[in-house]
Amino acid sequence: MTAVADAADLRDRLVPWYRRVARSLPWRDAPSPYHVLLSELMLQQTRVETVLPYFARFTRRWPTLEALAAADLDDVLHAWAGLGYYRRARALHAAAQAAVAAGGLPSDPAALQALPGVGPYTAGAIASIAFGVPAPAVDGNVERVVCRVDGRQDDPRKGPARRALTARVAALTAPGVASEVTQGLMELGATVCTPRSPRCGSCPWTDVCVARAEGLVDVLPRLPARKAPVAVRGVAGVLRAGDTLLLGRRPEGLLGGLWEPVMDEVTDADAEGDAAAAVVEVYARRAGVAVDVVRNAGRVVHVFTHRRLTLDVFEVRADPGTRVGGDGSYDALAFVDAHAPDVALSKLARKVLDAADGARRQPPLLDGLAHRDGAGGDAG
DNA sequence: AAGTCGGGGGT
DNA sequence: ACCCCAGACTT
Repeated sequence: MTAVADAADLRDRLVPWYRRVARSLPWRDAPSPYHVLLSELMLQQTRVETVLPYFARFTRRWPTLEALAAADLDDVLHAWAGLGYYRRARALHAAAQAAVAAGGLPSDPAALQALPGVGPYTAGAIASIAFGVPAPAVDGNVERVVCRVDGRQDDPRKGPARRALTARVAALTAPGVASEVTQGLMELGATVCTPRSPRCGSCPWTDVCVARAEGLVDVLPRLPARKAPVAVRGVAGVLRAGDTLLLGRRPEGLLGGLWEPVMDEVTDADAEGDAAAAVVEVYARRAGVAVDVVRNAGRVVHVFTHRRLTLDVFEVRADPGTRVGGDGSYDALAFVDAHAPDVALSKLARKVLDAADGARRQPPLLDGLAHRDGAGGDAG
């Protein structure tokens, strides 16, 4: 067996390495508690490259914690649209309001974790990065880096292993260099000790790494296999009235607070039978509108973490002046500008609208067929 | 402990 | 295809 490295040794290798190679990132170059809170919420389960344009947009529009706290939640959701995990946007807004009410962001990890959207990792990250408090911050990168350097073969997400991992990181995180240790661990995981094809030749820990010595780099950390997303079918209808478009706002939950063309999940039998009839039913139920199907606009496939949704998309029409209502399963229904909808749209909604636009730009060769055929073979 | 909650990039 | 990302929250 190979000996586990000393914490002080690891720290003394990590901090100078981090200072040398740290990427220039906006929340590093202009650090402030607000910037750290904003970046950390955005970075949850999200890559740095994805966050960059959103971080720039937010800081330009809401330069301070106070400005964000005073913003309308709808505007925050709109600015967040496309980033995913939309509960984070609500949490960010609520956390900003709570922090402003308390006179500013706290530096204590326990107080930070009391804020909405701030869990064990984010509390440690903000405390150490924004305030220099030596609190451990264990994210997916840190979990992988530490499992490898220590040669840990247990599941690092289960209770006892999790606590040991956190204690190990706490021993690494020392006063005076807390920010560099936290960011250095994550930088190491993001740029060198990557899930696949790690660059061990560029690692400051390579000659004290247990996984390296024992040939376990490729199998650590040992995480349980994740379940494949479940296949689900659905139908969507794009209803245009002049230069406007009918959209519904989803309630809290999946894509909560975002707007979309009227759609719903349907049974496999309905999807494979008469999808056009299904979309008529969905409109009657969810929007209270009697529609006719104009054309089949093909299929859209959208993959969520635990669901793979295949939507049959239709262009539909209704009598002018039709009033909307429905069963209340949408928070709101509204006609918006068809060319520049000024509301928060999910990526799924954009795909559906793009499919309808694409189908509309090329008039069907067999115009009457879409009506009789329903979900028939002319998709796509 | 297990399920929910987006979207995208790397391999 | 599959993995997994600067995770939190609910049940």
